[in-house]
Amino acid sequence: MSTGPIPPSASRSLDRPRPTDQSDVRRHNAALVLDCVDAAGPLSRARVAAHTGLTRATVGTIVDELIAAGLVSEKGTRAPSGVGRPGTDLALRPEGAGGVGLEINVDGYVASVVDLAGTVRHRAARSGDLRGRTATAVLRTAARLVDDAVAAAYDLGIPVRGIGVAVPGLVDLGEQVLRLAPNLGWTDVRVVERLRSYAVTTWPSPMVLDNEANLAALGELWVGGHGSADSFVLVNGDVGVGAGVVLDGRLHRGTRGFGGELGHLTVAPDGPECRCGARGCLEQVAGLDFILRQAGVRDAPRTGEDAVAPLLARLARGDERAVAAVRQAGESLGVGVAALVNLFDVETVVLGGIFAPLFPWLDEPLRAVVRRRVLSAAWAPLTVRPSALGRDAAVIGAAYAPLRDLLADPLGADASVA
Amino acid sequence: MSTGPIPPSASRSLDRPRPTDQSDVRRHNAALVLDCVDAAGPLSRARVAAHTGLTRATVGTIVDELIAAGLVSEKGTRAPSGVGRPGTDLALRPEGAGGVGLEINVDGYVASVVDLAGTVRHRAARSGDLRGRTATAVLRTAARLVDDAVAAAYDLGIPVRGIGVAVPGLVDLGEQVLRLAPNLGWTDVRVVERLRSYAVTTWPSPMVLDNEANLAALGELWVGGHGSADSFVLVNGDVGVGAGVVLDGRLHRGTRGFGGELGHLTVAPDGPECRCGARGCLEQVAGLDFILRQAGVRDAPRTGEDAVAPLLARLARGDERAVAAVRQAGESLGVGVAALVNLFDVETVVLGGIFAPLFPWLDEPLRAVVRRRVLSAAWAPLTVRPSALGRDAAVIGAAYAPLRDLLADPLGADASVA
DNA sequence: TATATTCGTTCAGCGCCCAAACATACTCGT
DNA sequence: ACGAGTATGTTTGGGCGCTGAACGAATATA
Repeated sequence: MSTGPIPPSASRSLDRPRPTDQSDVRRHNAALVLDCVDAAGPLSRARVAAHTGLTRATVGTIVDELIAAGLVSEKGTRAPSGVGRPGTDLALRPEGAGGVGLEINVDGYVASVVDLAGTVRHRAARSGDLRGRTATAVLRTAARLVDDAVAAAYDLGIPVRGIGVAVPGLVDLGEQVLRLAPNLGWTDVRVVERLRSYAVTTWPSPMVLDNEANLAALGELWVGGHGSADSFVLVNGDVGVGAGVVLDGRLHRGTRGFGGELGHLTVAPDGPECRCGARGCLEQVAGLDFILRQAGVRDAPRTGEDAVAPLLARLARGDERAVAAVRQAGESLGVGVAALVNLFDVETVVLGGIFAPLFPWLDEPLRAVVRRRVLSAAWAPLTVRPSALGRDAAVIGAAYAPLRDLLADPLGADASVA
Repeated sequence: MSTGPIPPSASRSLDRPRPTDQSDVRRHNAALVLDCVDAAGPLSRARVAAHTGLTRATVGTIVDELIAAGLVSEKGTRAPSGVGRPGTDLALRPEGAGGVGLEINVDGYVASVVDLAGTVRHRAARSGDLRGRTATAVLRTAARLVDDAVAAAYDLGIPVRGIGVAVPGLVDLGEQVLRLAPNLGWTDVRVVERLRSYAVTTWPSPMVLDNEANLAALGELWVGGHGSADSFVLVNGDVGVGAGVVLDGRLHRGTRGFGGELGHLTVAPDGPECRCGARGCLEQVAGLDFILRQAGVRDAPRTGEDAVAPLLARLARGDERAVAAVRQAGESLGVGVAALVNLFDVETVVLGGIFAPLFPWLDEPLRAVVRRRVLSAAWAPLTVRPSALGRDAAVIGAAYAPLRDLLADPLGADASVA
């Protein structure tokens, strides 16, 4: 939930050490106040002061500015609940700011508008196999979706603070280039630049580009409602199996943006050969292909969430072969999760992608394996739960990314309209 | 090398968000200046200003205070190397502060004094099997070593800023209690409190207690001289195999202080049964016991670095059985390292403990396995190297821990003598 | 010797937080 | 009904730390 002394910027992290001055103090304390109002529900100024440790005077001036910026609103006098002058409650103003998210995937794209409270206010999707289509064709259509989303936000009266784009591949964060997207067959596509050039309406300035797994993990972190769990691993299942590692509220992308390749952990050395060259990779014995094959499901698309629909039907009616297949996948997954837990000691594992709907059948075998393999299982009970955001985690994370920057620096830019 | 905007305190990390005021600005900038002087060698005030982005005026006042605190010294006028008035060079004063470290292990204890530059200025060790001995007996003797170290620091004119204690077991950082040390047979020992009560001389106030693997990783990070690598994994070999994970200059202890249990990663499902209950754990096929057994070495102690001496002798003369044993361990280790790299995308792996002296024989088979199993191996070359600090990594990390706190807040406490 | 250049210091100015005092609004007791 | 008590929100003076510009100092160049 809360990070270090000064909340690090989500997208642009200048790791070069910078000098600090009073304006940073203001920035930090403004973020602190806003976070307090956001997290601890409606509160009076005095309670915010007590909660943050700031003076009432300081909170007063900061709140004034936050109200002027449209991020916080006074909810009128609270019903007097004791002696003394009752305070005026402050609350986050959800429509005070919003973000637009775009996810480009192999089986279609989605765009959405998310407000400051993390609520999805607009959503538009196009399905269809994108493999083999040129970047130009895809991005042109995607830009139309973003246009619509920006317009929808305008109609809702929500000022858009930025646009996040999630893509299935390796991303150069600094240059904002999609270096490699194997499933799309793209290399070195300047996604942000190209999208902008196809824009019809005027788009707000900050745009961020990131890998979809990363943004999905961030989405879970930011709006997934984990309560206090700021360390978790999001295990995403599809044809491949990936993981987004969040420790102490920080996503770990790895030194070069690789990482999270849970799928190629060795689980069964005598298992089938993997496309990576090794044997017994987790994704060979827990990925979508394996499950469908084992379960005897043949009449299904080979990717995406639609692929599990027929499987779910069989599971629901108790098809033994299907149940056994998923159980076996759950056990394999347990080996991977056990490794994660042994290495990171995370207390929460979130199952996303196709694993989310399969959770009821995966849960028990997975836990059993983890219990057997994790040294500290007795002391540190592991929470395993399905993704709260489901398939939309990445879009939501993308849309919310600019809002995180805003929350970290609420008074940095100009104010906004009502 | 450099972390986020405000360097987080190493030992006590108050994760509750705090308000910030001008004193934090000062703290941060003082740390920035000191870090600049430390890292970028002797520099004039003006160059420090240019390098940090602060004003010359600000740097001037901060440097005055750092000199008053004894942490920085003027090295006289530099040889004029161009037009304009030459600047007076500033340098870190190594004897401006020091830390005392104590490591308690199964096969003895070590105490040392480390100065601000990371140089070991005093070292005293006692060998001997500590298993089964009572905490009281051990801690009483250990306190004597610390007494000596404190006295030695005094004789050297180095003001001691704190004492770090490394123990082989599970530590409660907040309560400073050693919860469980299986190899020593201890439970719930208030190490810091007890040590203090046995002290003869006066010990400086901050004492920190941590797991030896964690402190070894921090030692490598702080004084191991990695250059710019602030993300790495320290793989420590002994009877067990542990890992210290450092990402972006931050050590990850895990939610509850477990974690880094690389030894119980599954490597060979059909392998021997492990004491943890599972089969094929890494430490069963790469740990000290396995290597010695496989190599046919019987006349050796069962733990510590002494245990590898006879093995090293055989390796040096090309004993085939020994070479094969280590090679096999290297391959198993490669599987574990590959998993680490896949999950974290670290670019550096440091081999410590018994793996450090065995590095020349482990390196090649380990790399081969990693190359085969890691997806991104082609793009992201992995650096594997032996620990720079060797067996003393944990003591050095322990001794340096208080100094990290000092570097993060150089003007927090009182000044010191010359 | 005069000028340009760089270094280090000094001095107002400003922004921010804090502490304390003040005005406000409501409850409680008589 | 009315004052005492309590909690909220605002105003004011003070301190601290950074900035920017100006100034003396030390050296190279013309």
